[in-house]
Amino acid sequence: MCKDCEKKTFYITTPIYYPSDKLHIGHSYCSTAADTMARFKKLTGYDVFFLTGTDEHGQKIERKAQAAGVTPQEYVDRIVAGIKDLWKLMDVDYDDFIRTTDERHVKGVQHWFRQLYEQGDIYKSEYEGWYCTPCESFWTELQLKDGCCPDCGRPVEKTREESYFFRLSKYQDWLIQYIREHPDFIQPPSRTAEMLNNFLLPGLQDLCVSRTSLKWGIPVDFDPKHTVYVWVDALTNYINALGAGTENDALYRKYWPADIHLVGKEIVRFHTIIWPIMLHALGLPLPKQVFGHGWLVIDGGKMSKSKGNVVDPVKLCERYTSDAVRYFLMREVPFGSDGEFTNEALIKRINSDLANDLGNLVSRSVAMIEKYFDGVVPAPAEQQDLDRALIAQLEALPALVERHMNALQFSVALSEIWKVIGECNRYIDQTTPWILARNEADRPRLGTVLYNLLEASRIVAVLVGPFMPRTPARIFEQTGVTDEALMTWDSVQRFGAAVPGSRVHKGEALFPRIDVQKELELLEKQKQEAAKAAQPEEKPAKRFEQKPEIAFEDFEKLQLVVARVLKCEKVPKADRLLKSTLDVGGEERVVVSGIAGHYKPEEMVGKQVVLLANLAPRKIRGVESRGMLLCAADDEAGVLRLLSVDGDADAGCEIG
RNA sequence: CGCGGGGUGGAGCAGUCUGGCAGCUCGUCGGGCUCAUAACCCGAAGGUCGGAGGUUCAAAUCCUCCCCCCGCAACCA
Repeated sequence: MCKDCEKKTFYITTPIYYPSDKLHIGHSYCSTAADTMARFKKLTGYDVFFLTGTDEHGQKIERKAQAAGVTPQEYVDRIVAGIKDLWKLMDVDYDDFIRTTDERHVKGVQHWFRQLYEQGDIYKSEYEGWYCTPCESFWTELQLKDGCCPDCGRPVEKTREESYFFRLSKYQDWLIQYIREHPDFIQPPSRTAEMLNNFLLPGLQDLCVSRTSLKWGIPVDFDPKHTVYVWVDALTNYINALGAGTENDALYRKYWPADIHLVGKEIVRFHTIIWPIMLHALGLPLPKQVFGHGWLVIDGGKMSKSKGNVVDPVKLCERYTSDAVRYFLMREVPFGSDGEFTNEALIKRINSDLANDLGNLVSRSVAMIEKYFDGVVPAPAEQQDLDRALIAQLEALPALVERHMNALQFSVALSEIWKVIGECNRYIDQTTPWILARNEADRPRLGTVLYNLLEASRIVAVLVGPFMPRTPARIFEQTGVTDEALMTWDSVQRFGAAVPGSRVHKGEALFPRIDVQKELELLEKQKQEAAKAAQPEEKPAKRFEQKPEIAFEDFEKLQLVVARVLKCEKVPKADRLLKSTLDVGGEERVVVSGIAGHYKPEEMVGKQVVLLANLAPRKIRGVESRGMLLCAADDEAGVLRLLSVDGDADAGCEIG
């Protein structure tokens, strides 16, 4: 509760997005939801604070910047500018935008880190391990293979990497109990079980919260060779933006704890395990709810740049208006589940819901007032049963919408509104105003019907505002509503506030119909062009990273031989593994490879392949693998192809 | 038996907790209307609710087993 204004407060956040690339429609989805919720709460009288931002540190950004030939800061500055443009375009009207490179955030992270360290919840430990100089990698005792590097098989040196650790383990029991006592904390409820069963109940390990190898990040202020590692950096944005822990913490005192952290399902884990424990350790209250929404999937799979199926929200908004895109995002998919994004579904929604149902309702209502009453809103006469039924539905609607909104059921709230819109269209058919217009005696009745329709449009306009911020003004313009008091939440609780005597103005169609066939063809063409255009830009950045030079003797250590696959089967309980029996020229060998996603066992049989024969044997999923099949692999592009020999070469033939 | 989610007319989904004539949107077909953005309204066709078994007067819904899809985890030498 805000003491100064007597309003209840509402604090909602989006995740801070990772600005390694332009954002896609999935990010728009989350931000639209947060913005819609924020607007709804404002409309219903809350004092709202809506935070979004960007998570700008880490190796990936460091690398991207390097590839682009700019500093990391320059790199993220450019992307962030694009993100802010996108939110402007989509009417995502945040109250604050925090960047993890902001001074206030850096100070905050250092402050919390130090506090946790001073009270003993973060401790310095020597992460003892083994270092493989050529691979520049650390390995634990367990990871080593015969005392050598599991990556390259070479000997390793014992070293210590100093790290800071956060005592997650200490708070695990407390958190389990907290989650059990607060069933609403993690939403939707199915996620609660997931977190408990997969992570909490098996037991938490202390979390490594610093790195010495990472440069692009926030230094630990009392030990600057350490950089604060991702989640301590990222998660605290939610309180740093409010000035928590500083002298200027009025916002923190006013808005914390957050009402909702809206997050994608992939990061629910960090927000419901690490974050609550950090807050609890710091003695701060926990957010009231973490809501994990689903993903927009395309062709049944995740969107990814390399698949070339990334949907650009800028293009869609420019073409269909941001209101239409926002409506689609909130209407099409039940919030919390995954949902399919297709151009066809988008266009169909725009046509049937926005153009045919809502747009046309306003259009025909206004047209009749122009035609039969010279554009002047008539006063209603006596309401009949038919009218009263419609009025009752309209008056029940706001509470219904509010109920679903409070459960973040955006799609359900919208479908309730659209039920009533459908009812209005039906009402027109039932009352047949064009017939009433023929008879002077029916004029009062005609006026009543048209007044009711106009008032219905007003109510719908108000309710639809949080979802489609630009649409209400356009409806008010056409229906002649000018008084701001008629645009409020209060004003739609009771039917009948619209003022007779106002002038309507038939304008352009609110949502013009789209020719589905033509549009789909056009979008398909655009998509292909975009995919083509993305190729050359993508290539140079994806060039392999040059490893340190090796001597010829190093190469000679590798024994590569031609082999033929005799038998092949799946390794049980391992999705990606195939176990192949090879003929290596008079010798049979079993090799396990992670290629099941790309080759079927039966198509492997008879294949001529290239085997790294003198690789140290290793047990994988209980099967000993003696060697490695060579493949060309690009994880990002989803490419994995076995190497073979050009022409005939007997099994066992050496390569070199 | 690692953890979840899902399988319902052509497409996408609701209904499952709390058993009771199987519902919505889109599409298809037929009709109506002419105020409207060829829109709107009415009607019809179309489903053995993934499979098998069980409980019950009654099962999409409860119980048991099985199959398939999708995430996460594991795994990728």
